[in-house]
Amino acid sequence: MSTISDVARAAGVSVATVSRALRGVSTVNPATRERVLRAATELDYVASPTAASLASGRTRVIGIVTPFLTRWFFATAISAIEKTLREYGFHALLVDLEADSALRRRELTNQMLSKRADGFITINVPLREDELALLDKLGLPVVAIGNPVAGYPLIHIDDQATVRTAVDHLVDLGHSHIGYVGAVPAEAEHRLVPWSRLTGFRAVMADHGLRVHEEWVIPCDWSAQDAARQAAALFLHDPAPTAVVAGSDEMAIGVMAAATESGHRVPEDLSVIGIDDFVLADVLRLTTVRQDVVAQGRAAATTLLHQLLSGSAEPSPALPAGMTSDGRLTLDTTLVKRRTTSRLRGTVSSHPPLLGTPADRP
Amino acid sequence: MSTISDVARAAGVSVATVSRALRGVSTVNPATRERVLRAATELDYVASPTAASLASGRTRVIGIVTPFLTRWFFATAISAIEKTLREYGFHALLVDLEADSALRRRELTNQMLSKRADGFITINVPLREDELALLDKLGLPVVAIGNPVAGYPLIHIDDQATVRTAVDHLVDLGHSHIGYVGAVPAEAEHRLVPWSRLTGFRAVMADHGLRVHEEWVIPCDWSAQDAARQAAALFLHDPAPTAVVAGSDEMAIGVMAAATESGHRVPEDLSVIGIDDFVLADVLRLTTVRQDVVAQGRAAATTLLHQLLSGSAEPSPALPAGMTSDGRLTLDTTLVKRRTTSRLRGTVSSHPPLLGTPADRP
DNA sequence: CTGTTAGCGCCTTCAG
DNA sequence: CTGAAGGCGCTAACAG
Repeated sequence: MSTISDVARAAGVSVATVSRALRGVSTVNPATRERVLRAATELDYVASPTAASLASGRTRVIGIVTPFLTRWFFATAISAIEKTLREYGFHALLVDLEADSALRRRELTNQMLSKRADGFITINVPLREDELALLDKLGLPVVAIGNPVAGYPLIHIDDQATVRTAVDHLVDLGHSHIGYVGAVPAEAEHRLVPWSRLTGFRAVMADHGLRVHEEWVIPCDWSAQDAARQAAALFLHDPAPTAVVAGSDEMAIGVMAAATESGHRVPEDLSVIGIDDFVLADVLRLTTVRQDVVAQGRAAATTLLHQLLSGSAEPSPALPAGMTSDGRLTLDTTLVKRRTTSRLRGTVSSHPPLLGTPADRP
Repeated sequence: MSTISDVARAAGVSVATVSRALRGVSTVNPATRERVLRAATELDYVASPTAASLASGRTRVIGIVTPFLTRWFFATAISAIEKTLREYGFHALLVDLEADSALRRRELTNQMLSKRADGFITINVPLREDELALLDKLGLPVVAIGNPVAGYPLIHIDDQATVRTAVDHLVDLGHSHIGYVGAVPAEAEHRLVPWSRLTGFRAVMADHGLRVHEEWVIPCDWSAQDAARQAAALFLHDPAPTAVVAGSDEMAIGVMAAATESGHRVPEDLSVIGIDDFVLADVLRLTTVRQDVVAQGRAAATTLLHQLLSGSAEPSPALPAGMTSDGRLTLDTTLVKRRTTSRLRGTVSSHPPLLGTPADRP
């Protein structure tokens, strides 16, 4: 592994010049720059990031703080962030909070954040007071996705409007007995996304003059499995809902499973609509309200990079279009009609439903 | 941000002693160690990883080389690796190869690997000669998951045996017209996992004295969407298969979608079995051959850490149980019977099939 | 435009 | 068991 002085010697210049030439900062004579570049490639030289960091005080690393690594929303956002960061020569450091189904998670510590990154992106993580204080004390730029972090830019969708789109669609189809899966307890109010989808559901139902049957509001940890388990309760009541909004596509799949399990057809007996348009929604023919998670990840990364790089010699990305002056970017969501919703008591559709066959009863 | 000398001053010792006390290496007087620890916590001191790396030559970072960040297998493995690394105070650096559906990917460069990590874990990535040479030149430990990397330890499942389990199950149910989804072209032989599942399928069929209809062997980029698209061809032939093995659960879902789309019921008209037991398999009632990806990720991480830490003062993990002396660990896979497979021409099952309702035809 | 020279904060011999 | 001191490889003034 060659060092900067090897290159300097080979090119017949000083290490400072090598450093400047390789980073493209300040002005270096084109001829000498050329010589340096040639020497560097010949020696297969790569500057030590660790030494560069120590000397410059910048790591070119961004910490991604996330409760989950595998769930669709989080994995998709992380992937988009990582790709964007790399376009600017930055790297992603995973700070995995290891949440177990959104109830408990590891806490943010000075240990895990200190001196490791130039900034942080949080993905849907509500911070406690002391964690927020820690972040503030670090004095580094932060951008939040989904759940807001007080005092920092936020990239998100309008959860209430998203739920409204879902409910409106069901109402348009003639439904009035509408359930909701993905409820969280009142003390989880700090988990803003689940909370505002739930309260949004209630508000929209009220706007339509529709009654919310509390037995149709189903708590769930937001996994498909738990949704399948919990949604079974939906069919124990009389009247049962004719349609349900799920807080996420994964839960919507769980609801479809529960419906089938208890002998109900989707959408003939029960319309189901999700939120996300996750990777399998198309194949599973799930009607959903689409959000663009890749755009959210990209916007978060460019926002952070803008703060970090603007004013420096390097090219810095522009702030994402549509961001307000106080650093808020709310992305639109759109209804995607597929086959899990249908007109109330509608005739059997000409398309076969993908999920949900009634139990064969004697 | 306090430095090591702040702590040294506060504790009334030298920086060397602070360094030793905090890392727990060599012998430090319990009393002075106590004083150092106290001073460190009071000052909220965290050693600069970048300075420590520069001085020690070790980064405590492991690069995870992966073609995908969001697909189930990869995300699950990454999550498991990351958790294991952190138990030993190591961090994960994502090296995303950004494959576009397994056809093309970014190449490994000296730039992205050099001086950034103490070792690498590759997840299902076949290396070209020059990339392998680069890795060798780096002289760092490497562990491969899935696709082997010549000369390094390998954690994997027996793909041929796994496919055999799937085919055996279908044969047990009376099927002989069996298709396969997930074929790759002969020139993709280096992509060992898809390739050996495909050749395994052929071999096992031959063992059963069963003919493989080439029209039932469906190529696919291993995404659910493409599987749905390609598998439609399955139903254009006469005879059509009565059962199909999919190379992964995601593709199995695609096959189910295609079946439904063309008016076939699963499992009444077509049995479908996948490989993986991915997160939604249970809820979707998919019969599959399960592999434990978390165990694979964990095994890869402990293998690497063992190499890195054994011989040092730090505690090092044992090599995973079952690893051969030449560094090969083959994990078992198991059949998980659910509802997408059934006896050929069997009576309608008492359980409702979850996916797959026949087209309502006039 | 280029070279010289301090550090960046820590680890690691080497003495004591 | 502890302290002193020399780097690790690079960046960033500061001269020239």
